[in-house]
Amino acid sequence: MIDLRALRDNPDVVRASQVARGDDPALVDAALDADARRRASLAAFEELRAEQKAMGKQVAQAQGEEKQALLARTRHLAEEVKARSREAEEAAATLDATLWKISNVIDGAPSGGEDDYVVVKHVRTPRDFAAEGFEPRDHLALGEGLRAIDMARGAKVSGARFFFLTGIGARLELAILNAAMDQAIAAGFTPVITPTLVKPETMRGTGFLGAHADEIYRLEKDDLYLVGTSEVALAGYHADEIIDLADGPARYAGWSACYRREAGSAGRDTRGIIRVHQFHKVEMFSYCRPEDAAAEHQRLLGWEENMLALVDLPYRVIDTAAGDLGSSAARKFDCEAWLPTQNRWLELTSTSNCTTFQARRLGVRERTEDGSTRAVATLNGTLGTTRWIVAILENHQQADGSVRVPEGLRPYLGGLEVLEPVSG
RNA sequence: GGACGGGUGGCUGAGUGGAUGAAGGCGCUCGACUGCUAAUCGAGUAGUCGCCGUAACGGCGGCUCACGGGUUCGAAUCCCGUCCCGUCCGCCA
Repeated sequence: MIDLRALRDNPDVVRASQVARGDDPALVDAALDADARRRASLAAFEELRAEQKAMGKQVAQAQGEEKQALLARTRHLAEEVKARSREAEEAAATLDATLWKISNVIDGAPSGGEDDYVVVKHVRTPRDFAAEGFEPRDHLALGEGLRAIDMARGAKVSGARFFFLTGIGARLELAILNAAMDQAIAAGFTPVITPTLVKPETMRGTGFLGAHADEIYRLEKDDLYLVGTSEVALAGYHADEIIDLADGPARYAGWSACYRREAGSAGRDTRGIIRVHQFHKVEMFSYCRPEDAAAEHQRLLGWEENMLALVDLPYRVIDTAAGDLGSSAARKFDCEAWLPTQNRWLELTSTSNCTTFQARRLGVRERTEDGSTRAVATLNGTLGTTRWIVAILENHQQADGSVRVPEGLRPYLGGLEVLEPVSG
């Protein structure tokens, strides 16, 4: 949720942000209008309510006929107070509903849609397989050769976009996630294994129930949602709390399964494990002071890049355009690894600065020097996912279908240097 | 799933219809005292919304005693529903 006071003071900034995202700028005026009506009705109610309370005290002291006379008057007043209270509540609800529809104000993100990202940099050069003299296999061909990925049985048991990781595939996923966890711990993050089912208010608070609500699995019978990332649970972790950030950001590394319906992506990435309904992820999550958020964002990006260095992948960093940010993010950087068999870049990490947007929705605040409270900033970023297997297999494959294990990952695979195909 | 008991401020814990946003204690902050610390004494110590106002500090009012509804002139207190916690029983791993 955006800051109502900021909206009052600088409505043009919010309008411009909405336009840059391709969202509706008229929501700003609807909110301002609702705010004015709310304040007017609130003042009317408060005045009457104060009068009612004052008379209540007189009633308590009065005796006999005097008391009866007072009671006759207060009875009427009570009805009036109730009516005004309803009006004020309705006006507040209207304002609230409008405010919740407005996306976070962008902060530095390029204008435009999905294709209007800005490439920040490239790191490491993709291999030239033609020069090496062989046609690269895609991750599924490699994964099947290694007996690491089993799509057919995934479909048999659970349906399309489900899979089994077996043998070295299972070990490889654990290696990635454990390496990510170790790096996070070394950087001072508190490791957390989170719930993957959350209540509606938690899901709503993180901003995932807006335009992309179709992406989320819902258990109707229990009124719970399956999270698409542990960000959801970690954002809710400190909901309705006043936290202490005097010693720096509160940083958590969440390990969880992630569930996505992929409702709008029929036909996209149907081969292999690039786009699936369930995977695992280690996610960084940081609560920090609003003025530190931009710097913290760069730090999260830095830790993501450290992980990509650990697995020795060529990648680029993009500054995502406004229209492709989630509703909560003010700015987002993605790291995309090269996918040689498709001649394209594949998102492996994504780090968002949600500024105070999520925290305001979830009621996460800090105490300031002068004793008041204010919303904190929240940020998140990926440290490792199941999808990384795709990039690792394809980029480190060898002509015979074996795969070189990047050195950084070897300690997590018992020193294994090469993954060998299984014959038969 | 059934039966009880309970949810009050940062914590603990009183309050069972009338000036109680809430006693007492703990903790914390400030001050006094003491070579220092401790102890002691004094003062202060929830959040939020609105109105007024300042250079700054502020003043007034509304709301909040798990959440939602109801009764009443008036609810932390009575009634109903929901959620959560505890104990016991049952059931299933």
